[in-house]
Amino acid sequence: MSDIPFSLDQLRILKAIAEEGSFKRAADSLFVSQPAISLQIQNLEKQLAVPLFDRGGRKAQLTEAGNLLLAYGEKIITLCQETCRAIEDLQNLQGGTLIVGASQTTGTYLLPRMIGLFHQKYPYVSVQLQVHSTRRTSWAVANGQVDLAIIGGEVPLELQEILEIIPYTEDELALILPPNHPLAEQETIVRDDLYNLNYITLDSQSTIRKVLDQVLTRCQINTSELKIEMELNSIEAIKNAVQSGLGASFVSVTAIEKELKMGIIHRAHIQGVEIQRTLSVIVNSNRYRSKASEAFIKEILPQFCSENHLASLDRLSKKNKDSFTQDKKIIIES
Amino acid sequence: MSDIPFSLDQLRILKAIAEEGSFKRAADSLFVSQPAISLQIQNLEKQLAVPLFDRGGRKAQLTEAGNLLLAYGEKIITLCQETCRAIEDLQNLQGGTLIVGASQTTGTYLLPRMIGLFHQKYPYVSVQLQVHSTRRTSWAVANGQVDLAIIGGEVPLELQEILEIIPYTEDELALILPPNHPLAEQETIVRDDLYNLNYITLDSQSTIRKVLDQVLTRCQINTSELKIEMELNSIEAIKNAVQSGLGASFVSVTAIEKELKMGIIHRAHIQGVEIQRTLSVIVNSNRYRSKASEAFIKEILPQFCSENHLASLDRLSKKNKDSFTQDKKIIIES
DNA sequence: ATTAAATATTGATAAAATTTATGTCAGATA
DNA sequence: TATCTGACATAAATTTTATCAATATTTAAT
Repeated sequence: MSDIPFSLDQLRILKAIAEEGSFKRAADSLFVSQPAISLQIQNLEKQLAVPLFDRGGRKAQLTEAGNLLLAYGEKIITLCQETCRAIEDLQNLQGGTLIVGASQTTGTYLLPRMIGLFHQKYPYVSVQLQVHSTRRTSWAVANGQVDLAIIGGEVPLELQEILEIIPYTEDELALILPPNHPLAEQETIVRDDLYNLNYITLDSQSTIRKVLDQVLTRCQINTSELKIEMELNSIEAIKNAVQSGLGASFVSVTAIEKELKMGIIHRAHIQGVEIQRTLSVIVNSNRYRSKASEAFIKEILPQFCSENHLASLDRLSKKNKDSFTQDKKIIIES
Repeated sequence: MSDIPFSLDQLRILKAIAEEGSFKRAADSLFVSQPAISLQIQNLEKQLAVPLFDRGGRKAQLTEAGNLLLAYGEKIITLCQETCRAIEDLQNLQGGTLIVGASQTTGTYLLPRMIGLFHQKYPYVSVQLQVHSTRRTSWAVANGQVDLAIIGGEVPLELQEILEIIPYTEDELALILPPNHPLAEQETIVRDDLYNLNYITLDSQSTIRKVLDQVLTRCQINTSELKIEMELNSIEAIKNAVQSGLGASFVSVTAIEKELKMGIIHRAHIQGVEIQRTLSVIVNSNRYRSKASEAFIKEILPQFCSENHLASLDRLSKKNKDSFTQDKKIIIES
């Protein structure tokens, strides 16, 4: 009966091709030869009796059926990985993997500290950190590719039902200036000073930009009048640019601790303006929660959580659904 | 990286054992020998480094890990079966997407009717209509972003080799006037009358403008002497403007059926001048043609095709690359 | 026309799964 | 206790499948 006309390997190959964009690179990423890929895909196409790629000689593009299979294949692979981890966890916490997602700022300055602590406690659990946009991170959590994430922006509307979103702590954004900037002399600066600065920022799609827009607008600052001199895609790069006197920027205070101490960047205080955003932890409560992620939530997260949010974090750590482990006892006997 | 330590076959074996209650009967139900089952389970246990059965000689009982894997395995198998069904459905036109491209006029007045018919016949296929310039539409077909398109202008030179361009039907452009315009009284008007009108047109890059220029020039009308009063970017807007007495315009007769019937727009006939353009179907024969687009070409297009072009349309529908149906050579030999 | 990049093809080889035949073991039978 | 039996394990041979190296084909770019 119900023969399945494809193998997991074939699905993984398909996924690799989609990710790498070519048979050859997929072959490299899977550490096999290119013909192996070609042949597996050909077998797959034969078995399904559907072409999966449009071969235009130089590049191969997924057909509609190919895309469909890819989408399902990714789901299947994710489920298989979840299976592996469930079994690993069953053994103990002497192995397994924890995958944490984060956005630029939290991923660079907050999570490394957390992961360090976790690693000290559970040295046999391998931890992965994936830094992506809020949007992509949210989807990764929803799909189960990531166990939990800490983000600073809004979760896409379509995921707000699915994900557990727990306010976690406040992140303060600071205006930073080169230390030799005239305004750096003053104790505080005033709103109008903001219009005379040149800014270096992340790209306009970034969460920090969106949050900044919102908060500044609320403080009666017209963000469209701020002169943006340069857009860079890394916070470290921005800091270097500011330090070199190229302009001002807004960054999380957690990102500039070192630089402030060394006096190579100046933090300006704006009279009557305080820019805060709330960082949130997101998890997918409908999925199996691994022992490792349970431990992270219970033992690491509280150490960095602001007090007013500790209660909701605690509630989360109690909400682990024991998915579907014991709903079937099968005993083989005569 | 993420190697999956089990195969779908192994999961199916595990499931069969659970269902049948013994290795031997599982073997029978899967039409393989009993050792095959034993070995596969042993491999599985080796790869997962977990015993799945408690062997007590006569009977084998699932361990906790075995139960866990079984529960996940069943989920995975179900998802795989769903995948098969989705792909089968796509073949049988019980799903999938058809993307049709068109220019303003055809997209507004011709294609909606076609798509309506198609949708009646294949309600589970979702149809998308993309209205763009001839140029952009042509590229979309070349890239495979659009399955097929109907256009009124010239395909860019660099794509003429790649695309199949099939003359499809003639579209007549009519001069339209406000019904209370003095010229609307006359049975026909003469060429020189054209120079005394104010025109409302699409922008000068539009296909209709280019075609119009060509055809009118061929009729010895100096298009640069025609007074263009206004450029609008929608045909509906143009009709409304003409109707309100703002000027004259040239539009496809298919665009003004309703208005003529209601008498709110007047169509003027110019003595000795008939403005026609040829609409063409374009497809990319080098790409896999989805079942849905095949059906559209075979069953919908002919209904709106002018007779003199039916033959070439028919030729097109036979030119589908039967990709890999024919390579199932079965050779019988010793 | 030539080159370069990407995929397909081929024939040899290695790896894996399956089979047949046989071995082992626990418990039922006598 | 000895023996039989049903259920799984093991071994060697066989078949099937996957992989590789080498090479051909195709096509886009120069």
